[in-house]
Amino acid sequence: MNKKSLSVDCVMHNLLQASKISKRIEGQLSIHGVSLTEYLIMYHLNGSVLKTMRRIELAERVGISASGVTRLIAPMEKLHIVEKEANPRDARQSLVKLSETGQQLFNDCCVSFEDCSEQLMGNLTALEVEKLMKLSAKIL
Amino acid sequence: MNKKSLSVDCVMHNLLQASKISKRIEGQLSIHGVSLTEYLIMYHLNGSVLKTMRRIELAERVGISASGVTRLIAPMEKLHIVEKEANPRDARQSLVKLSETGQQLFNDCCVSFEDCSEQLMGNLTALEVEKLMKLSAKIL
DNA sequence: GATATATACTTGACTAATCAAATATAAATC
DNA sequence: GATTTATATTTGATTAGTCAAGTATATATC
Repeated sequence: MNKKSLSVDCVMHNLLQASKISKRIEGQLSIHGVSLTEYLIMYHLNGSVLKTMRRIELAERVGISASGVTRLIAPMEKLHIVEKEANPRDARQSLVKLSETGQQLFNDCCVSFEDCSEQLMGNLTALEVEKLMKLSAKIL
Repeated sequence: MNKKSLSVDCVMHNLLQASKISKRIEGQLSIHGVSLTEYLIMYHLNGSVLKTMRRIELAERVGISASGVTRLIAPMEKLHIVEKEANPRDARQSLVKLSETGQQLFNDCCVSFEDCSEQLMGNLTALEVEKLMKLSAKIL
């Protein structure tokens, strides 16, 4: 098979696989009443130094638009999962911080997410998972 | 790094990568006024023996719900890209057939899709693409 | 220091999808 | 052959996101 049709196959495969993975993960997270994108927000906040990030950076990390972040964060703020913070250096920014409540919720969800991820990768060795990521990272 | 956090990384990476890939492909397809899901419908119809498929099977292949297919097909039918066909053996079914117009549209889009896919895989050798697919296929 | 341009974010209008319920038909069971 | 159960599809209500335009502030340029 030539490179072109191989590439098409790979793209097709990748897209369908990702949709399957999200559905599986969403199923697990729904137990905690959390959507996948909400989890991703918490995941990235949790991974940042001060549990705080700018909305634009969140958007980029999660792979949605800036307005998507605005709409996603609003209900999370009402539930006190995240808090709004101002940046004294730049009044345009509206920083998002993972609250104590949010931290606890994330810790709970995290277990489900990790278990589910490990299940998904159950047929691969650690070495194969590494290889998979390395190859996938080469996609432009 | 242990298997669990490696698996999490891999899942995260996979999801973000897929969202990037879809956005790139959607950009190319939009030139033809076709969405990614519409393309996927045409792709699977084109690949089937009689250019004809059941809606449920289309849904499964494309990775959306049955009602998603209904809503997606409706406007495509108005534009005469696909045609509705009955199955004399089973009156419940409503088969979807790629029309002559649809075939031409698909051929046009196909070029863009193939070029874009090849670009995306530009940093990988054919062997690496194969390896990537093989590993990815092992995800449950 | 005024003006132009760029950046961060929000909002209104819209779209593509979902789920649950409804409808129609087929297949299995008694 | 009547009744139950399963399958294929559509529809109404809802949701999560998009884009384009608007607002506010910061940065660069003249």
